[in-house]
Amino acid sequence: MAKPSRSPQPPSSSNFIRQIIEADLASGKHKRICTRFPPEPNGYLHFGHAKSICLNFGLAKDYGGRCNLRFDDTNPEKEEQEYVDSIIDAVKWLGFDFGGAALYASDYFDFMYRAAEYLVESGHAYVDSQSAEEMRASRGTFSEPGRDSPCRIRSPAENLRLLREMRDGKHADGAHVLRARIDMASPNINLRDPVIYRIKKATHHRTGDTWCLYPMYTYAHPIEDALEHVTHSVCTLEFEDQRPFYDWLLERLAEGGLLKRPLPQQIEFARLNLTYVVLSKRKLVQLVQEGHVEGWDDPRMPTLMGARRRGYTAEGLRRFAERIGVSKANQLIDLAVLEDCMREHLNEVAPRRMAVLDPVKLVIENYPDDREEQVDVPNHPQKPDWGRRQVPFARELWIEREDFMATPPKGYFRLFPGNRVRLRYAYVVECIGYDVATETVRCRLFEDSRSGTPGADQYKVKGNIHWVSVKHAGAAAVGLYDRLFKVPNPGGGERDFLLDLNPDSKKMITAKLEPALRNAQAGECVQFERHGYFVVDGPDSAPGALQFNRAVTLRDSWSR
RNA sequence: UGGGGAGUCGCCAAGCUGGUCUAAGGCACCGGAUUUUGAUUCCGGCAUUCCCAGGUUCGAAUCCUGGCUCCCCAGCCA
Repeated sequence: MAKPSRSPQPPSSSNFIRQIIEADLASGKHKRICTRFPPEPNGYLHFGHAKSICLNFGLAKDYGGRCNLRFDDTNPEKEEQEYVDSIIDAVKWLGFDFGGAALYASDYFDFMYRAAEYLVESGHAYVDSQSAEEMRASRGTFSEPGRDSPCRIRSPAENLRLLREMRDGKHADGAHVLRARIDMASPNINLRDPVIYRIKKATHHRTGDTWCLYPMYTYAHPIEDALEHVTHSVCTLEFEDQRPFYDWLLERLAEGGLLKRPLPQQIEFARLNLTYVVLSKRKLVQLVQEGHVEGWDDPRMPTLMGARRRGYTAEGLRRFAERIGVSKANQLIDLAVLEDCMREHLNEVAPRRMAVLDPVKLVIENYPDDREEQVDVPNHPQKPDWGRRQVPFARELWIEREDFMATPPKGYFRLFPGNRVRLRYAYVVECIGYDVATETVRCRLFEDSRSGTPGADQYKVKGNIHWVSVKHAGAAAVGLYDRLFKVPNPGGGERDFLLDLNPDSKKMITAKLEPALRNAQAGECVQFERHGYFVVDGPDSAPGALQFNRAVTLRDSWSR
C-alpha cells in the first residue's frame, strides 16, 4: 500500500460552506445533507466543473449525505443527449457516484407547471404580453426603477386562461411570458418581475414535443432543489443576486403547501480561474470551431476529456480541488498548482521506463559489436515491491541529444569530451570524441563499473543519463504538450485571446523506446525517466503503433 | 449610477464568538542534506503584518466609523 510521499494535509479542512453545514447539522435543521451538481447539458465539462463536482460530492461524502447529478435541461434549444452522455462519463471518471441514475429538471416539468398555475391563482404571477424590447425598456436601469407592465393588472382568471393557452400551443414564441409579480422598483433588478416561463416550440431532448412552454432557470432551479430535498444548493458567485428570488419562490410555494420545509439554502462560492488557461464556454467553443485545437478532447484543452487524454488523473484533479480551497474571493490559481498535483500523484503510480525523445547515437568503441547483455532495472526506485525488469544493452545506444555537448557551459555534468557519466543502471563511460558527420558520440566503457557489481561505485560521476539500445529500440509517436497560452492571463486587457495562443503548445516527435514499452496499453501512465509523465493515447494509438502523450514534465532545476 | 459580493505573503487559503497571531498549511521561490532520474524524499528560509485611515480596548487580522480597490447584475441564457 503506497502511502503518499508528501503529507497531504487537508489544506482546507475548514471553509465557510463546511461551517454552514456543520451548524445546520448541529442545530438539527438537517440530520442528513444533500447537495447536487446541476450542469446544463449544453457543453463539455472542464476544470471549473471539476472544482464544483469535487466540492459537492466531497461535501456529501464527508458529511454522510448524498449528492445528485442533475441535468438542468430547461432550454431545449441548446441541449443535447450527446452532452448528457459525456457529462455522465466525466463525473464517473472523476470518481463520483451519484446513486446509479442521473436526475433531470425536465422530470419536474409537470410540478413546475402546476406551481405556476398556483402562483397565477394566488396573484403571485401574471402573463405579460409585452415584446422583449418593451420589457427591457420598462425594466429600468441600475439607477432608475422599472415601470409596471400594462398587463400587470390582469385578473387571475385571465392570467390562468392565457397561461393554459400558452401551454396548449395557442400562441407563438415570444407572444407572452409568465412573470413573477414582485416589485418593479426593486433595487435588485432580478426582482423586477422576473420571467419564469417562456414559449418555445422546440423539441426537448427528453420530453420531445410534450411542452411548448419551458421554465426559466431562475424558476426551475429552486424547485428542483426543493423537490430533491437538497439542503445546501452550492453555486457560483454570479447567482448571488438571484438568491432573494430563490428564497421568495420557495417561500410562496411552501405557503401554498406545494413544498415542505426545511427549504434548501443557496450558497455561492467563487469559480475557478487558472493561469495560462481559458475556461469560458465561448472561448473554448471558438478554439474548437476555428481549429486552434483538434477537438474537445485535444490534450491541451482544459476539458475533462482533454485532461484525461493528456494523462491527467482523476485523483490528481481531486487533490487539486482539495488544495485550492473554497471561498468567495475571486481566485486565479497558478497552473503550477495543478501540475504539482499531477506530479505528486503520478510519481506515486507511474512505473519508470526509459525513452529517448531526441536521439543521438552513442558508440562504445571498446564494446564488441556482437556482444549484448541485459541490465537489471527497477520499475520504481522507491518501490522495490514493484519489481525489476531486464533492459538490453549493446555497443550502439540512443541517448538524448541534450545529454552531450561538445563545449559545455559551466555546471554541465553530462557528456562532453573527457567527461564520464553513468549510463543509467549499466556502465560508466567516458566520452572520447564526437563524430560530426555521423552525429555520433564516441565513448569507452569501464568494464568494472557495471551497476550492481562490487566496486561499481568507485566511479564517482555526477551525470547519470538514460539510453536505449539502438538494436532493440522500439519507436512511438510522442506528443509533447505545453500550455495552450503563452501568457498567464489570455485575452487580458481587451486583447484577443487568440493572440496569446502558444505556438509551441504541441510538438509531435518520434521517440526511441526500451522494449518494455512495446506492449503498453491505452490509458497506461509511465514516467519516462528524466523527462516526465506520459500516457498511452487512446484514439491515436494502434497496436504496434503507439502514441504517448506527455501529461507533465518532471521538475527541472537545471533548465531544459 | 442602484443593488449584491470580495479584499490576510508572488498565487491560493486557515484564522474573524478580540489575547494562545511578532498569522497555519499548500504552490512558487531561495538555500542545504540524501539520491544510479539536475526527479523524488528530507531539512531550513520566506507577512512584527492582515486594503487604507481613524476609533473602542489593558490588548484587534478579528469590534466600530469613514474611505479605497476589484468582481457580479439591466437574456423570453444558465
